[in-house]
Amino acid sequence: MHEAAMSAANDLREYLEAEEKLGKKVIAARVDGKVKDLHSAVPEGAETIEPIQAHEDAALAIIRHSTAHVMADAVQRLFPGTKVAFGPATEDGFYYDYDRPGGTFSEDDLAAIEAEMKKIIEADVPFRKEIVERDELKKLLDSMGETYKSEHLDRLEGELSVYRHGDWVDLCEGPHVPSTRFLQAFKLTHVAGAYWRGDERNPMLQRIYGTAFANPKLLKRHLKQIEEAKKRDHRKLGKELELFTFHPWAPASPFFTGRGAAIYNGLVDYVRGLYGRHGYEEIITPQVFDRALFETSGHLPSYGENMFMGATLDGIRDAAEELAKAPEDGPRDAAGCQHVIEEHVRFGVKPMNCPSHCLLFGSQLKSYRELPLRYADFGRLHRYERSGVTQGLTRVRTFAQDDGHIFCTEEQLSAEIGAFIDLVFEVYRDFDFHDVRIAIATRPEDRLGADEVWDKAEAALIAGVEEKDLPYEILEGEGAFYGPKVEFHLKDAIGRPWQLGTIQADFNLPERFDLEYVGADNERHRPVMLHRAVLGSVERFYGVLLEHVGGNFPTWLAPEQLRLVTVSNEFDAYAHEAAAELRKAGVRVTVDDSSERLGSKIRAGRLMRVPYIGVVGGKEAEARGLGVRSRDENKDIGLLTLDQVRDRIQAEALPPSQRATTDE
RNA sequence: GCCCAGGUAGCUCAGUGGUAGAGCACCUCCUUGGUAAGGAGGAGGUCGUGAGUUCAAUCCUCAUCCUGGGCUCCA
Repeated sequence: MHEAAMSAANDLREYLEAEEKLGKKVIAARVDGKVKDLHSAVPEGAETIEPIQAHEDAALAIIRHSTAHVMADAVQRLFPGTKVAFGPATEDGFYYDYDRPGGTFSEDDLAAIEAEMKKIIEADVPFRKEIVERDELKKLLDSMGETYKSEHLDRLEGELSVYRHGDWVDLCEGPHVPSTRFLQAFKLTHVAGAYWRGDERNPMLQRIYGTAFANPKLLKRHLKQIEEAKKRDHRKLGKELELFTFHPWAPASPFFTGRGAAIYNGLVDYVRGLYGRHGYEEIITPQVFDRALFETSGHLPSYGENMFMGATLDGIRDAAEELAKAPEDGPRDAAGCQHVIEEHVRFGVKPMNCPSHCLLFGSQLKSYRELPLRYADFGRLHRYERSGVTQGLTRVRTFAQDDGHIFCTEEQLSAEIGAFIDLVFEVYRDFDFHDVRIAIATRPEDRLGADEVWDKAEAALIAGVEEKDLPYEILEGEGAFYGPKVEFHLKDAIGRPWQLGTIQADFNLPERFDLEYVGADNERHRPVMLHRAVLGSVERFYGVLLEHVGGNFPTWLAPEQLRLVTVSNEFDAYAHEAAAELRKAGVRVTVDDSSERLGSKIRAGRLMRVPYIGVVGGKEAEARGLGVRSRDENKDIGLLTLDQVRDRIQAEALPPSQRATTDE
């Protein structure tokens, strides 16, 4: 259409200028859907060329990546000899990894780096792309001593390019903003260690994180959002609302208070309620097993690093006696000693319920008429998580899952997967979670079983999800060691995604435990096993939910649904009488009869996020009612009789999906 | 486990090489007040733990435990 203009223009900038589309805030161009630098040539035969404005979503990654380049430049100016590794834009900012000779960065260094970056930005240096020959580039990177970049180059194929701004040069695909002046709003946020190429066998680099936006206003808004999110961090709320606490003698293992446990049990009771309707039977299985169980299941070889193993004092004494005896073939080395000790560490604390469910399944001969057999178990699990990975309630060493294992035939598999997905979405709706992402995690490197078995299991899961017409992504190699997973992810207050629900197809454990059922043909057959959890870990779900609702648990989960506050102690007697009556009707009610002023008591109740506060004074005592304040409506809803209060709270005392939908 | 930063009263946080402070919470008393903080007084800490340097360590050094931010791993 604009062929004349295209051929006349030396680059996209000139073209856009001729078309009068080059505003001051245009940072790049989109050519037939591809993002290009403004200084790149107009491609032959291009059909559409549109400007990208700084405030557009597509611009954000460009701005951030360009800011990362400027940061790396600043770091190398301030800390000569520092090498650079990777520096991409991320979902909410950017980072660049460095190898600083003989040193690390601390957060105190950030201010100086930011100042240096501002100088570069003020100098308004243009970014330029250059296509380079491989050999030449290799020579360049080696001469600069950029060993990481040079190593990375060896893995790249196709056309190679570098970007320069001023004297600074980096192996990079781009695109970038036209010049540093476009980087008007950035902030370096924190430093962290990160392994080269994300592999813990590699050296640890220093990563500096930052974020950048099109303008200072957007940056400020982002920083404010982070502040707001911190206020609803479940660790902070858990302390403020007196829900749970920790002690160094049980690291990463929460203690739930009465209030906290009420919510916890509310979650478990909720799931129990579902089980009745979805054909599960709840079972109870042991906590500690002979290690033979975990050898059979494959946990010890594949998951042993994460297990708590135990011994009795007798066992330890036996081990000591054996070690004290000199073996005939010379003294033992460390590995030999370890072997002796391990032989006497007979017990494993279960990290998962599946092995014990296999034992229970196998304890009686099963008929095909009993399948699908759905076991549910809220058993406590313990996993030794490496220090440094634990976090609040979302990553702990002791937890319960709303765990279940479905034993079924291969033919029943897809129907079971489908029914489970429906169940997950029903549950998440009840908790008002709507942003659910589905991922399918495929076979990991360390796994049990033959590839054909994994083919079958993965195909079953993918078919189950596709049947529901749900979008999903594949996570290669992220499956459990015994089977692939469908994962259901929700985000916490600061946008970090967490895996909660999961369903996993497993053809391996039934084999290892030699599980069988008698089919209609009177022959023995191997069942398939599905591992599944809706909330996932109750602890993790609790944490994510706590942040999601900002501490304002719905009435059906609130540990204290109604708090009565007296206007003066004159009305204490009536308040206790009213509370007793409501309590009989199942309302969780408390009385604040302290001699504080009314305003102070209301404030205390609000801070504890009690859904309803009932004011008790002369009017209320006389009318045998309460002056009710609603947390969620954030107002005084007036004088209600005790019956009305009871009806209102009872109506909210069930999860949404279980409330009566019709009025009589 | 690895890199960085922390750990002072129940909570949130000041602070200093000469053995510690605030606000809230708690306890007692006064106050009985109608919708987000009434007043006064009191109690409470071997400054995470253990070593070291020093005449003297909460403060400096080292180790260790725990917590937080990341990496790796994971529900």
